[in-house]
Amino acid sequence: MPSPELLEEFSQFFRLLSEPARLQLLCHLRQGPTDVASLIAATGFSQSHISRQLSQLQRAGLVSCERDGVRLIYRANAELVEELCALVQNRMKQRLQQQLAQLQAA
Amino acid sequence: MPSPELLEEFSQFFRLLSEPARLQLLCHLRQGPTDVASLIAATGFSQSHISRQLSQLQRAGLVSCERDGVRLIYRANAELVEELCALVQNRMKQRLQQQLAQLQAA
DNA sequence: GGCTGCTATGACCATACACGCATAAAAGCG
DNA sequence: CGCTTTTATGCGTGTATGGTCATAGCAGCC
Repeated sequence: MPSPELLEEFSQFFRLLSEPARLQLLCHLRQGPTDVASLIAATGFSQSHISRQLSQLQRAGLVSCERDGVRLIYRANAELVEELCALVQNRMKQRLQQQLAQLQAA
Repeated sequence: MPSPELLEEFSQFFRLLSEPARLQLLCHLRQGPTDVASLIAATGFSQSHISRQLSQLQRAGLVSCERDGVRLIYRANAELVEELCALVQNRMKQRLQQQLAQLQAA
């Protein structure tokens, strides 16, 4: 059984993924490194909001950034993000199969 | 890019995992099917709280339950839970390696 | 050094939700 | 059918955090 501290750490990680806005950012970054202005344009969120979300994702190691002159270019941690996508897809498959089975039982 | 509905669905899934209490329940259930009284004793939460958390986990397909006489026995969706644990462990490893690298750079 | 454009942060509000208490519902057993 | 035990739910409260606006910080350029 994990220690309370570990549970807290894990829950904070999942909490990051529990917001559509952040998932959206991750999905964008999954397509390749992107500068902040593009992320703002793509999502429609305010600059301050984007900045906060990105720094949270960065602290968690889900994204990283580098300077390009005056702009910041963010990129996703590909390995982790792909793993997450695989898990979510797998779960989706399970759910749909389950629903199919229920339909056929009726 | 996933649809807003899909993003919402995924975020709700992760939100479930974003609470130490629910993670704790999942960890207990990972050891094997357990009745509610034991879960209450093990976690110290109120019965009403446990009941609510379990029903949320059930709706999400993370756990299921069956009756044993008057009691309910809950069990985890082993496949999904193991997959989650693997992901979390992998992330933990990444983090620690990163911290190690930072130490050695200094 | 001042200017300009990009990013981070402090203050604030609204909302969501964790958690407990009390109580209702439901299932098994006499 | 009552009675008991287990589980679910309505309600209230406190806290955390998503989201915005205004503003401060900061890197590059003249």
